[in-house]
Amino acid sequence: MDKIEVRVRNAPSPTGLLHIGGIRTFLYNFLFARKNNGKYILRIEDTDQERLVPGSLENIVQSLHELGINTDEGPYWDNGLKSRGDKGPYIQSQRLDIYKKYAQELLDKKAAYYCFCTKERLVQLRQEQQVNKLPPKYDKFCLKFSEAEVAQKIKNGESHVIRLNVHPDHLIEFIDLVYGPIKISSNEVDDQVLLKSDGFPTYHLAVVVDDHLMEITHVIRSNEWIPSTPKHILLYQAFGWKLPTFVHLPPILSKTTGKKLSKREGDVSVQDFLEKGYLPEALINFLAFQGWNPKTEQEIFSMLELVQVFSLDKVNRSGAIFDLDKLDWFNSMYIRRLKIEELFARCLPYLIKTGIETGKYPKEFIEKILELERGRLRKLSEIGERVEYFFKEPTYDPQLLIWKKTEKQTIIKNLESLQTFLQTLPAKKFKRDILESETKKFIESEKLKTGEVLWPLRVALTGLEASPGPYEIMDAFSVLPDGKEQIIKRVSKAAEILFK
RNA sequence: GGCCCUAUCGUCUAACGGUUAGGACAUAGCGUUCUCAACGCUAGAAUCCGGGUUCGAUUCCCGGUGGGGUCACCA
Repeated sequence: MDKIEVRVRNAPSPTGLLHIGGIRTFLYNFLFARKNNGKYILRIEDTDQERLVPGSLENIVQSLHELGINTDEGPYWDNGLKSRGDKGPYIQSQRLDIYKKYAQELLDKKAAYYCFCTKERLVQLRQEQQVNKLPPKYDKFCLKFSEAEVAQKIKNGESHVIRLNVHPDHLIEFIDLVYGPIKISSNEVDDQVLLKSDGFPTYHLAVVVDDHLMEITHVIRSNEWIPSTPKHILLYQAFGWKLPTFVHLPPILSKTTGKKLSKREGDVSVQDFLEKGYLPEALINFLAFQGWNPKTEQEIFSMLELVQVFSLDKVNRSGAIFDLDKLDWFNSMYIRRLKIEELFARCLPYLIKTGIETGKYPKEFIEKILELERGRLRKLSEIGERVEYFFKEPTYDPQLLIWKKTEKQTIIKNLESLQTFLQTLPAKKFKRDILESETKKFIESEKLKTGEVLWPLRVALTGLEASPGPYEIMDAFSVLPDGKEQIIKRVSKAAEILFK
C-alpha cells in the first residue's frame, strides 16, 4: 500500500517581523514533515493589501533560514530571496485568477452568492443584532436577488463581494489530531466573504484553494483557527475535495498579560531575540517544549534529535506561558557547548559593539577570555561589558578593594608584596597552575591570609565585585607580550589608590 | 454576550484508575570557595470547586468557576 506523501505548510502574512510565538507553529510543521519524510512548504498570504509591510517577506524567510527551519517549496533564503517548487506561485497575490476561477465555480454550484451590501448597511445590521442580543451574522439579504437582478447590478458597476452560502441547522464535525472530535453548528458559521470587492480572496477561500492545489495533507496551525475551521470544511465539501487532517496547537501566552503573545509586547520578533544574543539552537529547543514534550526527562535536543522524537500525539492541549527564565537557561546550556571558535565568531558583533578591537590582540588571548566567561553567560550580548576590563584599565572603588573587615593598611601591604612577588616570577611562569601553586607558596611563606591577598588581587585586575578568579585572569594576560607588565601595573595602581 | 478550547508546584511539564504526585526552570538554605559562575546536597512549592461512576479517582462523566480564543471585504 502506497503511503501518501506528507505535505505541510506554513502560511504567514507579510505584515511585519516574524514573531517568536509564531515560530513554534513553523517548528512543529517542519519537524512533522522531516519526521515523516514529507515536504515542508512556505506560502505567503498577502491578500490583505492594506496591511502589507515592505521587507517582511525577506524578514520571514531570513529568520527561518537563521533558525535552521528549511523549506522544500516556496520562497527561501540563500544569499538572497529565492523560490522553488512546482506547485507555485507560492505568493497568493500572484494567484488571483485562480481564486476567481474557484469562486466562480462556487457561484455556479450555488454554494456562494453575490452580495452588494454597503459597509454602512453591514455596520448597522451588526449594531441592531447587538442591541437585540443576537449573534452578529450576515442576514443573507442579497440572496434574494434573481440572476437577472444580479447581472444588472454587476453591469451597473455596483461594488460587490462573493459570500459563502451556509445552510442552517446542521452539525459540522472534524477530528483534530490534538484536540480530538470537535463539533460546531452551522448556525454559528457566518456567510463569510470569499472574494473581496477589490478582487482579492479572503483568507478562507485562499487557504482552502491553495491547500488543496498544493496537496497539503495536514493543516497544522495555532488553535485560534478552530472557530473558522468549519468554514473551511464547508468549502472543501462545496468543491467536493478531500479534507486535510486538521491539527491545532495550543497557544503561547505572555507571562505578563496571560494572553496570547502579541506583537505589541515589545521585542518579540525572532530578529530581536537573535540580536539579544539568543542562539538559534536554544530558541528552537525552548520553543519545541512550549506545548510538547518527549515524555522523557531529557530536555536538551538538537534539531536532528527533535526530528527523531517529535510526534503530534505528544502535543498538549493547554496554553503555555512563555518564560524567559527557562529560555535563558537553555541559552546558557548551548553557549557552554559551543566550540571556542564558534563562540568567538558569535560574540564578535557584541565585542565590536563595546568598542573592543579584537583584531589588535592575539586570537589566543580573546579565546582564553571567552573561555573564562562562557560558563557565566546567559546571553551573548552580555559578553562586551563582562570582558571590558581585559582591554581597558579598570577604575577602582577603594572600598571594593578591601576584603571583608580587613584593615586598609594590610591590604595595601599585601598588594605591595604581591607586586614584588609577581615581579620576581618569570613571565613564562604566568600559567594558571603554576600561578596558583606559586601564589599559595608565597601566601604561606609570608604568613598571609588567602582572602586578604586574592580578593584585592582580583579586584585590582578587574575592578569588579564579581569576575573569574585571579589565576585565570593572569593566565589570559600572559598571552600578551606585555601581559606581566599590565598585571603588575594594575596591582600597583590599586595599591596607590588605597594609599591616598 | 453566543460559540469553541482549556485547567497538576510561580513557570514548562510527567504520571494513559492504585505513585511518599516525578523531573526541569526559578526561589531559599548549606557545602566548595578570594568574589561570581559552575557543581553537589537540602528545602519550600501543585492535582480549581462540587457532584457522580468505581473497591479506589490527578486520571472517566456532568455541572460550576477561572483562564484563553473567536465572532471583519484581517490573517
